[in-house]
Amino acid sequence: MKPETQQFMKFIETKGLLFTTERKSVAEEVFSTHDHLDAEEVLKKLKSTGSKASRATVYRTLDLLVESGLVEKIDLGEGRSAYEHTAGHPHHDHLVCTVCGEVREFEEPLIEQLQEWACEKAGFRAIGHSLNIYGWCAKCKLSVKA
Amino acid sequence: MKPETQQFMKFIETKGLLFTTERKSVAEEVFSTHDHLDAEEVLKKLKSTGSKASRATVYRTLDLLVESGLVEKIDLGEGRSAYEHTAGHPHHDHLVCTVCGEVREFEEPLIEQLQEWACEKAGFRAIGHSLNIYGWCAKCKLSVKA
DNA sequence: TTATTATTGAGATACATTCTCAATGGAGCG
DNA sequence: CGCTCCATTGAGAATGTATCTCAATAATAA
Ligand SMILES: [Mn+2]
Ligand SMILES: [Mn+2]
Ligand SMILES: [Zn+2]
Ligand SMILES: [Zn+2]
Repeated sequence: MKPETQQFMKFIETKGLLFTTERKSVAEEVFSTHDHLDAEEVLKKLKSTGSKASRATVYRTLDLLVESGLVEKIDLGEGRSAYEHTAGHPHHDHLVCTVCGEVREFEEPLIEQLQEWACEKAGFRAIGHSLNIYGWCAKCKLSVKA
Repeated sequence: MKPETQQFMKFIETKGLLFTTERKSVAEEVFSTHDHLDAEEVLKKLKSTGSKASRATVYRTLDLLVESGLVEKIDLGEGRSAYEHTAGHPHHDHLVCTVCGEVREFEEPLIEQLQEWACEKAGFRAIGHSLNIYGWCAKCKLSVKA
């Protein structure tokens, strides 16, 4: 069992909940990659590997994973949202290709700092934020030109 | 007729489309305020003022307004999106209060600049972006404490 | 006028997500 | 162990936003 799964188990038990096989399988699926997975993909992968977990349980467990702080839910625009685990994966924002759908990450610490200042100026207490840049990735830029 | 409505009429006609009363009434509703309106609000307002325009026409006309460049569609997270007109309203990003729903604007030119650099570094051609900061507005911060 | 084309509205459809509720099955107790 | 009790689950219904379909209507062109 991966250390992240261990941590999730601890979180679940500390909350007085049960660490069921369904919850475990959803967690392991999410922790198995650093890709940006949406709920439906998690469900499909689980089905293909024989784990049985319903759509409702997948959504419910993803919420728990987010609550545990081990997973972040990101909004990719147009109603799309995805999950990625945060272990060994510092905060970043996303470049979203509107042609091929690729999601690339970027870090810009100064942007984070400037956001904090903007909040201070407005007397706003930030809980989280979402920054997406939409456009053409390097690959699609070429193929559109060609 | 407001100058923005005039411009929209011009846009519509240049495209070879008809400037119908429905399209006019949707445009005037959007241009009547600088608030962040969602499609359903536009529809409701139109109904209350006696203008008849169906949901489908509201959505279709909002798309045209965005295409004209006179209106921007913004993504407020959780599937919410809103429209605001851009005339005399330079680009800005949003502080979204997760308690009362208030949407406050802020400008941070340096953030915009840093985004451009991030795109350059990644060979990414940006078309647009969305930056929302979620949290408690100044007012809700107080009432939560109290 | 008549033919052609654009626009509209009502409702159907799509889609992601949440909800409902009966069935399941651990956990704790005597 | 057997028996409650209650958390959990799954199937499908419901939700909310947005888009699509298509027949009726209105504008334009011939
Ligand atoms: Mn990421
Ligand atoms: Mn705004
Ligand atoms: Zn691409
Ligand atoms: Zn507030």
